[in-house]
This record gives sequence, C-alpha cells and structure tokens, in this order.
Amino acid sequence: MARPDAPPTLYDLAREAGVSLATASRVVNGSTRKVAEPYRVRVLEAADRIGYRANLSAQAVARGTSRLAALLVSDIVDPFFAAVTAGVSRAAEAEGLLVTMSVTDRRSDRELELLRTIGGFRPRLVLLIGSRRTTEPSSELEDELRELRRAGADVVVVGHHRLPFASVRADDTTGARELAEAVAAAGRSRVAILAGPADLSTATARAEGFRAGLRAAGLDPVAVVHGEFGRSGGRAAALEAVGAGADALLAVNDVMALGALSALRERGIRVPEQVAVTGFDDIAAAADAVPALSSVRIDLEALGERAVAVALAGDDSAAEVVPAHPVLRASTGH
Amino acid sequence: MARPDAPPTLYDLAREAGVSLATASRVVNGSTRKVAEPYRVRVLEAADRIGYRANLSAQAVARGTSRLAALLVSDIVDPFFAAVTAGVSRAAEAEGLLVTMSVTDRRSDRELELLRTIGGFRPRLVLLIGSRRTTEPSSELEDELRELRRAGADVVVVGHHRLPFASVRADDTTGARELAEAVAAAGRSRVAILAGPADLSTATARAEGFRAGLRAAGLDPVAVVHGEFGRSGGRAAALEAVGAGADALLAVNDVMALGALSALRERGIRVPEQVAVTGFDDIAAAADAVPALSSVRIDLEALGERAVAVALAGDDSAAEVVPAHPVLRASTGH
DNA sequence: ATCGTGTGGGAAAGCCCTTTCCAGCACCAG
DNA sequence: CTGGTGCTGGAAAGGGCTTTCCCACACGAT
Repeated sequence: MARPDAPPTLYDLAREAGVSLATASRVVNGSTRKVAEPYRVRVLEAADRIGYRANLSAQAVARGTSRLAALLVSDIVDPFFAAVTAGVSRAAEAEGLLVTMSVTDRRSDRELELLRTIGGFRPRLVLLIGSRRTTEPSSELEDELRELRRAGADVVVVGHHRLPFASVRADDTTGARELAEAVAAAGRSRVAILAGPADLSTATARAEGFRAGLRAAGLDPVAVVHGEFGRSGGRAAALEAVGAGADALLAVNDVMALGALSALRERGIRVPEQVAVTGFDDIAAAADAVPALSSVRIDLEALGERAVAVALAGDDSAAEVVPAHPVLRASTGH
Repeated sequence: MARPDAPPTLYDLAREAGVSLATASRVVNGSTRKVAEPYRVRVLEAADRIGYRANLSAQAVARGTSRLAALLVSDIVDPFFAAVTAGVSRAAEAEGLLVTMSVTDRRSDRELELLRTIGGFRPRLVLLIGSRRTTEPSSELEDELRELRRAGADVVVVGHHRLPFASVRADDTTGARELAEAVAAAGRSRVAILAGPADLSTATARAEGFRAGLRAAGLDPVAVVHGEFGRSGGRAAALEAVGAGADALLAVNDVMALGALSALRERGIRVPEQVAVTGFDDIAAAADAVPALSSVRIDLEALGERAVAVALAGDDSAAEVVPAHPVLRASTGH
C-alpha cells in the first residue's frame, strides 16, 4: 500500500516501479511511443500492486479532450428514448466512451442549461435525442451547440434535422405513408389522424406521411386531432376522432395508440371490427397489446448506434436515415 | 472574442476583467471568500462577454473530487430500470450532479470493468441498480467498491442489500405476502409461483414473500417454476404451471406476468375466470394489459430519488426500505 | 499619532497527467 | 575509427483550475 488514503497517482506508480513519470505514463495508456519490455513489465506489475487507476479528469485536462459522450433525452421512461439510449450506450462503450445521460423533460430551458453544464466537461460527443418544437426559438440552443462544436465536440441530432448539425432519423414519412396506404387497402375509408402536438417536428412529419398515403389511396382524413404526445393524449384524441365518425385511427406513436385502444375498450368500441388503430415506433408493448397493435417498425437501438457512428465521423452535413416500415397486426384486422 | 479557437480559460477571463486568476476563480464559483462588488461585477460581465465556461475536468483535478453521479443499470430498456433511472436523474440534477449511465447487461464482468473505468473520474456517487445473482462471487466487486469508497465516493446499492454498503430497496417481502394473501382470499387455492431465476436475489425475496402469504392462508404452492426473468421466461413458466393444475400464477415481476398473460391467451385459457395472474412492480404497462394486471405497486422513481439521498448521507450501514403494496385489478377478478 | 484588526486582491504552489524536447546509447555503413 | 541514424528514458514545460499565504490598505480605538 502506498498512500494511507487517496488513490495512488502516476507519481506513486513511477516511484514504485523505479521509472520516470514519462515512462509510467507511456505504459499505462496507449501512447505512440514504445517502452522496452522490461520497463513495461515493471510498470504493469507495480500498477497492479498498488492498484493504480488513472485519474480521467486529469487526463482530460492534459489532453484537452475527454472520452465522454453526452446524451440528452426528453424522457427516459418513454420506451422510445429508452431503446435509443440503449443503442447509444452500447455503441459508445464499444468506442471506449463513457456516457452521461441527462433528462430534459421536454423543456428547452433545461436542455440549454444541461448543455452548458455538460459543455464544461468538454465532451467528445453530444447527442440530442428527441424532436424539437417548431415554435420554440432554437437560436440560443444553436449557439450553444456551435460553441461545443468549436470546443471539439461532435454533435448529432437524433429524430429530425432541423438544426445545422449531423442528424440521424427514421424514415418517418415513408413509414407513415406505407402504413396509411395499407390501412386504406384494408378497406377503411374514414380515417382519422391522431397527430399529437401540432408543433412537434416528429409528429408533424409522421402526420404528413399519413396524409400522403391517404391521398395516394384517394382519401382525405376525416379528422386530424392534435393533443399531447402521451397516453392520455391518445385517449382524448381517440374519443374525439370516433366522435367524428372515424373507422380507423392513425396515431403518431405507439404510446398514444395504446391510450386510444384503452379508451375504445372502455367505450365498448371493438377493435378492429368497428375501428382500426395503428401506432408508430413498434415498441415492445405494441405486439403485446390486445389486439396486437399495427405499427411502423423502427430499429430504435440501431438508431442509437448509428447516431454514435455518425457523430464520430464528424461531418456536420451528414443526414442519415434509417428505414421505417409498417408491421401489420390484429388492430387493423391483419 | 478572445481566442481564435479553443474555449476561453480562466486566465483569459482574468485578463479581460483586469483582475488576478484568484479573484476570477472566486467569482465564477462559490468560494468561501468574498469579492468586493465592483470586482465581482467586472468579472461577471467579462465572463458573459467572452462566453467563459469553467472546465469541469480541471476543476475536478484541482479540487480532487468531481460532481459526477455514476449509475450502473442492468438494462435501460426494462421499464423497471428506466423508472428508477428517471428518479435518480431528477434527484441528482437537483443536487447539481451530472449523471453518467452505463448498462451492465446483467454481466458481472462488464459491471466490474465499468466500475473501474468510472472510478477514474473519481465520482461523487456510485449507484448500483439491479439485483445480484447469489451464486456469483462478489468479492472482486466488493473490493472495487471499497476502493471507490476510499477515494471519496458514496456508494449505494438499489434493490437489495447483499453488499456491505448503503442500500435502498422496496419492501418486496411485505408486498409479496400481502398480494399472495389477497389472491388466496379471492378463493384461489392452487397457486403457482413463477419464481424467475433461482439465484437472483430480488426474485427469491419476492418468491419467499409469496410463500409466506400462502402459508398464512393455509396454502402451499402447487408449483414453484424457475426460469428467466423476461417475457419469454414468463410464457414458459406459465405453461408449466397450468400444466401442474394451477388456478393462480404469481409472477415475480410484471414483464414475466405479461408474458404469462399472452401465453394463456394463445392457449385459450381465460384470465381471470380459469386462472388468475399477478405481477410485481406495477410498471405502466400493467394497468394497460388485458385484463388489467394485478401487481405490487412500488414508486420506482421515488426509489431512485431516495437512492441519491441515502448515498449523499454517506452512511454505509443505511438500509432504507420503500413501501410495496398490492394493486388489485381484473387479472385476479378484482 | 499609534496600534491592532479586519478585509480582500494577488502571487505562487499545487492537483494529476501528457507530451515535447533533449540526451545517451547502440548499431551500421564507409 | 568516425559520423550518421534510430531507439528509448527522463526532465521539464505545459493544461486549466483552486487555495494557501502574504501583504497593502482602511478603519476604529486608544
């Protein structure tokens, strides 16, 4: 044991091994310089003996950059974000990055504040996950991100590309269009769109896709109901839509669709006989719902993994799109 | 603008404000020393002008401690962990701590490796979430945690107290007992326990609670089926249990119970008429299941928040228990 | 006029690493 | 033998920040 308290430092290690700091440093982390075998061994053994563990903060200072990937998510309880986060976490760890995760609660002031704090760590990667509200000014956010970029971080936005940085998102439009076409092909003609918040960019992209699909089938939506993104938003919107005489409800995410299912069940409205229901994202719970929920499959973990890869590539103009295609189940009579 | 590139440093700030480094440092972070108003203002204005942002790594080095809370979870996609994580994240941020989150994938070698890496940041808090396997040796893990402890981190284990550190967990035993009693009181006499992995400590605690509740009602389980913790584990166990003639299935978590529901539905076995089913944790999906799943309610976010509070209290012998009580729904005929 | 006694700015040492630069050495070609 | 040419250790100069000392100064009390 070297120090009575406090973890051993590189200095302790060098002394224990009888080499200089430089040599010790070169051994315990991949430097470009080679160290002769006998020295290497001595240092390694000494490190083991005293339980040396590099101080990563000090490394970050000395190197001027850290091995941190900063992740900002809207809401970690939402299965969508949880799945993407899992992918990010896996990919980041494979790259030897440590992930910090912060929850913005969908509030852009928190988002900005968190970004500022995290910026203090000079992270290697910054990942913003979650769609933006189109009504909110993003110039402050943009400035902050640009600042981080200047400081050497790679920035990537997941879920949309409304910011001048690299982005990774699902092909919402195509997925939505194909799903709407499938619903129309299944004989539904009075289709309503549960569109979520009018100013959330993901929601509007999906709603647009639905519209396009219906148009292609010669239909117009009988209603486009806006509301909040969650389960209760889905319930309310569903009731309004059936009130308008809909025989199919296209929700912009699964959680809303599940809310819709539950509201319809309570009202004694049969799915899919009377009304078909679809979701989006194909979260795990979709297949388990009763009836099983038709949805649009997105490989969310892959989305997260791609986000890390794209960020590391460091090209701000990259805009990767991962596929999204319908999965048809019982809730649409398939 | 001060530097052509690279974020401004404290040195830049001091120069811009025309004060010494010491004074600048005292102003931009809460030191005990007071700085006279005119100086304060000058520094603050300068900071704003050049967009100064403290380098947190450098602070950590100088102070010998960081503002990091390191969180290790088994699987972020599991709603149980996601909910606890949300609580941890909220509480940590309220304390001004930044959360790093890593996924162990339930592999103790990864857990150990991650712990070592994270230790390099000299975190303020280390939170281990997820139950341990009783068969796995934990001495290496214990050593590592003790090392972190010595280096100044507060360690807390969430979900059990099989390690000599502070712990926060739900009152699994009581919740399980009460639920089992309620099921017995509802007239079920051939009760099976879907016990999950035999060596997972949370699972065994809950299974024990079920046993105790049945015993109190004068019953013995007709079967105790072990298997994996997830959805498919629940399916398999459910089929085996009904094969043994069970009229009620007590699962040790909701995800397994949902698997059981789906397996029974496929087999055409009616819930709750022929067989009652219960889960544990009361995740969001439980209330939405068809039939709605009886479960044991645990305030998972509160569990996460308490974990942070207990950790910060720094008492290794603390062992907090949060309440767990049955929620009876349609799946038990309530 | 003198002597505490605060008060608060600044110089500098220190935190733990990385990396540049220098110097010693061995080796090979001429 | 001499003069390159690689190798590889080590000294030392950072990197950005905190904090301990020291000291100048102003103030009130004698």
